Amino acid sequence: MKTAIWWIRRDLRLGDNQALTEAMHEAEVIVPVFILDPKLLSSDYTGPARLAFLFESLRELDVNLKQLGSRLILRRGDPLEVLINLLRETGAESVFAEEDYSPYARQRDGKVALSLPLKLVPGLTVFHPDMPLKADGSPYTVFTPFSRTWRSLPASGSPHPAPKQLSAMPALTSLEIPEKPSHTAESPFKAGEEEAQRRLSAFTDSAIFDYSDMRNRMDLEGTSQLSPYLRLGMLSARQAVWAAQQASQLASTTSAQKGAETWLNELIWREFYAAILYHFPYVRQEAFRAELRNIPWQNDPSGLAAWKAGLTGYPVVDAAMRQLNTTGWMHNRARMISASFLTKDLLINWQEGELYFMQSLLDGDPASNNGGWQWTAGTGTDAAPYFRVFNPILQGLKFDPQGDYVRRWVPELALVPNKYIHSPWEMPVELQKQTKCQIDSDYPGPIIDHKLARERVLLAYRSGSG
DNA sequence: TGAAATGTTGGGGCG
DNA sequence: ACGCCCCAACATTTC
Repeated sequence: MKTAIWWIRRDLRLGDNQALTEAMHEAEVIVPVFILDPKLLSSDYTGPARLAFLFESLRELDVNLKQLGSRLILRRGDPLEVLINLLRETGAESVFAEEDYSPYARQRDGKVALSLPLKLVPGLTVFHPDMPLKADGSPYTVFTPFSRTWRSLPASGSPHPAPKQLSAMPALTSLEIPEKPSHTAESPFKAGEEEAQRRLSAFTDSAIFDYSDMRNRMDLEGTSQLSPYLRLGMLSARQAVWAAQQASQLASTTSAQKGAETWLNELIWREFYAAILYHFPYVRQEAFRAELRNIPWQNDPSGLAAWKAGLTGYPVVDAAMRQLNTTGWMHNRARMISASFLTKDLLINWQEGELYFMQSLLDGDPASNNGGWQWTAGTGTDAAPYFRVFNPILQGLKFDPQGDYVRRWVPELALVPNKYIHSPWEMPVELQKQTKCQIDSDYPGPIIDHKLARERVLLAYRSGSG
């Protein structure tokens, strides 16, 4: 009887798991192990919300493994040391894992592979970052040609079903899965593979067909909200892409098809940013574009604190940050508005925002998060031009027309009428009293004048790009 | 996956 | 009838 270790990292699922499938081809006995890596647990990029979500997800995975006759082995420590011990305990001949393209993971896996028979298997993205390359063999740095090539690659095929049973190895010790910290807020995202699949089906059965029109509306549930599940692999990229392609084929109108194709495009953005981080790992430390590394960012601790807390005085920005702080998730349109406000209105380094999002988001992914921030800051690949400055009032009027999103997350503004919901400081004093929203006491006035901020950032970017 | 500034057009009021 | 002005609506340019 051959034994293999299934080293679980960002693939907390049994369905469509290529690493698990490969391991089962190779061995009869599978040891599913998750390693609590102190370096990751204490990383600046890790926050309590995502950790709590991870622990819940591990618990769900363990339940599912037990139904197959197996169980999750949880260990803590340096991955190489843990795996060496586990190989000794089990007599396993190889370790299978889903390949992770982020810098820390590559360094960690490189070290493990020097000492152990580690086999890395695709799955984090549909296509390996080395697949869509330009004709001269260099990586793409612009999304549109990347996506064209990505779409022209041979189809990834249908997702694999989960195994029916797994032979487990008895008598292995395992840590208890940690309870989530008591102070963690109740998350609207239930952990687990079943929940991920349920949400995927619900989305691709109906809302996907209106996605193109509805995805920007912060007051509606027009997006899939699947990112937390993709982040930890309760849903595979291939399952998501497959469902999008099926929906596109089933679509009965061109606008329905456009919805499915637009969502597929968002999944391709995820693959694009994974490839960017893989080929240009320095983007973790600095701007992708060298000419934008000298922007005169402001040292503004109180502005940064107000932004984090959702107390900038701009309702849409504050709603966005409070949605993040409360739920661990933020609407994508709100991410752009909030990021534009930090970088362009407050002129605070995008890396501050990147860090806070990583600490707060359940879906915080080093590649997509960095790509998104650099896009907004204009420092990245395929980036927004420096002069593209979001006006938080206009964005509110366009994408939260009745102010429902704002009122949901900023209760101080609950009674403010539509006319003033995105610029409450313009309310006459009498109306401020009536609506229990007196500016500077019940709700802050704008911490910065947008018009002036816009002029300042245009100047700063011109000087910083010289 | 902006927004503001500037330019152009055309209808209507009015002398 | 005609020219003039105003200005909304739309288009183009610029940041």
